[in-house]
Amino acid sequence: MTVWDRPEPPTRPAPLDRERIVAAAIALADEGGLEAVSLRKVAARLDAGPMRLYGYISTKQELFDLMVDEVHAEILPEEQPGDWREALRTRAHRTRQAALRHEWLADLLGGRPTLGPNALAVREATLAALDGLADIDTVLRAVETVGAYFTGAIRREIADLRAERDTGLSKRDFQRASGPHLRKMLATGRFPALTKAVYDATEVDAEASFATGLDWVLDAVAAKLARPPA
Amino acid sequence: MTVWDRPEPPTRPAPLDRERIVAAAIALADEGGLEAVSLRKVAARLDAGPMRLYGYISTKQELFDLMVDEVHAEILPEEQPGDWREALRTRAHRTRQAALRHEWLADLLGGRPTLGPNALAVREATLAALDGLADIDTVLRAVETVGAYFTGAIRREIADLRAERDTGLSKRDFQRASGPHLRKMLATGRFPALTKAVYDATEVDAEASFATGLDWVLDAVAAKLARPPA
DNA sequence: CTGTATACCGAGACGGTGTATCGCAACAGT
DNA sequence: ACTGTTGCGATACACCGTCTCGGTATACAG
Repeated sequence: MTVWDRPEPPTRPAPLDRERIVAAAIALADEGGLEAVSLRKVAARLDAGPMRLYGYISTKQELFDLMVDEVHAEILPEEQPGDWREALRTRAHRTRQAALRHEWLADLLGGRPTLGPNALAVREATLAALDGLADIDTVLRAVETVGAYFTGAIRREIADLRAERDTGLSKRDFQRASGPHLRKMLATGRFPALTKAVYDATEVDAEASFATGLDWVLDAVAAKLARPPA
Repeated sequence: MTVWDRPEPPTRPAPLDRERIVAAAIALADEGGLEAVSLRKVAARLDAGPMRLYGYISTKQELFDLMVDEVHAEILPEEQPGDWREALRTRAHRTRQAALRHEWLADLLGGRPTLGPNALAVREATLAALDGLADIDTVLRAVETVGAYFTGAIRREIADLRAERDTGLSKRDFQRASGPHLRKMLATGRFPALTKAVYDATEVDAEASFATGLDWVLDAVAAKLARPPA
């Protein structure tokens, strides 16, 4: 067997880095949801074996952490906002938009403490915007309360959106009559208030109701910030 | 072969029902978290093969749905509360307590629309408590906003609690100095507001901060219910 | 330049997972 | 007593995250 018969050694696979790994994982998750992300498939996208990844992460959970932090780069506003209220509001809306772009984010939101650099930068920017408006404890409570609200609201919105998508019914249609299960339950008469709500409520789009709830919470925060506690 | 040699026919396995299946699954989840729940292990607890379960549920996700609904039975308050505020507050606290008893609930909260009988009963009771205080749309927004808050707050609380448990450090210790990663990040000087928050904040227990945030949100709701919109 | 030590890469294996299939055994009807 | 039907669950399949560990490519010593 002469040299001419022997092929050149295959070009060594491009060296990996976390950035490329995370990008591949996010692409997979955007296409098929979180459950479509497997270390094998991520590695395959990078022409590597699954074990190759373990040099960069030591657990699948860590990959998820990296993905979440990566998305926080999209959430961090490019310019410092005017007042604290605007800061909190845009953080909420940008998080929501990120979750609409990357639905899997909803599955991860609030699931683990976020300590990545981008997430920390987002927190820093938020805290900076509220700095000095009240004592530290009140400020923290404010940030956490708003955060709890939008985390929960986003999760529910995405959950509803998925339900709509895979029943093929709008939320309203589903509730009104088309969802056989709910229809049966309401027909029992055991849920009068719920029935009334289902039939009489106006259909409002998700963004509007997110914004409304957010404004309420921001009003509450404003009231507490205005009057620093004893 | 006489009767004496022949063994009695094996007692037919006890017939299953969803209640027993869900109870087994919840027991498993309480002990080892959601990831300890596998159809095989659930079935094993009931002396059955995994396929046996498919007569009662058709997907693992459905088992989770049943588990969540089962826990809602613990959440439903036994007696009708006095006023709407009390109703919303006790719903929030009872959900939180349920999540402390069943930590896996935090992983599922807000993940999918809850349409089970117990969850519907909880919603019914909540809506009934607010009935007539404002137009339906405002009432719904109120319920959803409070729900978003406590869902998000509970998830974060459980996430922090787990982090504390498996780092062995209290949240405060971790942040202050012991968490090597965070310490390094703060040392960069890129997070001044965050640093100040970490070092100057008073440590408050989780229940108190949950309750405080909840009260803020309830105040906001009160303001909107008082003055029905045009 | 050669021989050896070292580091690391990744194929394969392992013990699990959720679920589809389908042979067989237990029952119901005649 | 025989037959038709039903439903159970053993087996199978495809895939998962991660451990082990043999082999090879590299770095270094002589």
